[in-house]
Amino acid sequence: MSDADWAFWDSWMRAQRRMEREVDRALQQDFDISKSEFGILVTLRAAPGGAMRVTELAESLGWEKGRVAHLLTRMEARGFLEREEAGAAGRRTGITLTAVGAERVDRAVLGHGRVIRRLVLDRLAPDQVQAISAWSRAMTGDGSE
Amino acid sequence: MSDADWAFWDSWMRAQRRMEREVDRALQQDFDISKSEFGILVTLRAAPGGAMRVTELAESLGWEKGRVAHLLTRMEARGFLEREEAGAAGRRTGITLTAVGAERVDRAVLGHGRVIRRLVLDRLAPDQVQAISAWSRAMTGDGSE
DNA sequence: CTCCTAGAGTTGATGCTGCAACTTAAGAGT
DNA sequence: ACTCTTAAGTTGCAGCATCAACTCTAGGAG
Repeated sequence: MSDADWAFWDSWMRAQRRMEREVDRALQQDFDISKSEFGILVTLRAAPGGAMRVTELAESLGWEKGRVAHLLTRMEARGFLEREEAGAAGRRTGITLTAVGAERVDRAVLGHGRVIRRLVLDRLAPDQVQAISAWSRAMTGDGSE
Repeated sequence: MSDADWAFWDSWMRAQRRMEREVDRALQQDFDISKSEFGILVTLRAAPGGAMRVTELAESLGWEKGRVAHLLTRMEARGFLEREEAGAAGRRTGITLTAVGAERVDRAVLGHGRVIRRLVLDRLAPDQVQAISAWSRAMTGDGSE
């Protein structure tokens, strides 16, 4: 790691952090949900049958199930979704959006898209999009795991 | 936001998250410090007089002072640094690294640099470095604030 | 049928982050 | 000297992420 490498890394991390912070804050202010909650809502919204299991959600998002469970608890308390008991006690089979959750995500997708476009996409040149896109694919593709 | 835009954004965020997660975990396992602690330590290490104030630290890192204060509390408890009382009670003037803190950061800079190189830099093509570098500068330069 | 293992889901602990409120010190103005 | 304002620093709260431990179910081996 040369000094230039460190400077590059530092600059990148700062930019990333700043971008996430701004996008998060906008999502919070405009729709009163966090980026994680947004992810859950969007994934559930796109679910074929309208219901998903915790593990499916976690795998689809690439998150840990513990994290998903915690989020579901908070979101259920806020009335965005329901965990349906199936079979015996303690065994939940399906997570479904409530009308409130569905309405919220539908609005958020539109509004938040505009924010992302304004804060991020509009500031990216086409070749930058290309480069970042290629890197993203390489990174998520099989990243040394 | 077209579908392609959303796919780009989603892919980017996933890649970013994954990268940070891996880098963080490595830093935690190898040196038992978080990325934030690393930032504090490096900044303090580079301080001219060897001492900095909370606000200087916060501005230098681009963080909020509350965050810095919380981190300092934990790091002081772990013996990495000291907050020196100056003047009357409750008024702290200088934050200085302890020998333990200095030793830790010196080792971490080297070892962590290798991790970053391996996990990130080695996977970046030159044009990707260029694009990200340009974006980072644009983003941190004056990003709509 | 019984046991036992594997997986799903939850929960608790701990540390991190953002925000807001609070305390105290320093300085300006009169 | 006294007050008022401002800045520095701390603290508490709530949400978020990670990890590990735990419960319960289901399904198979014997």
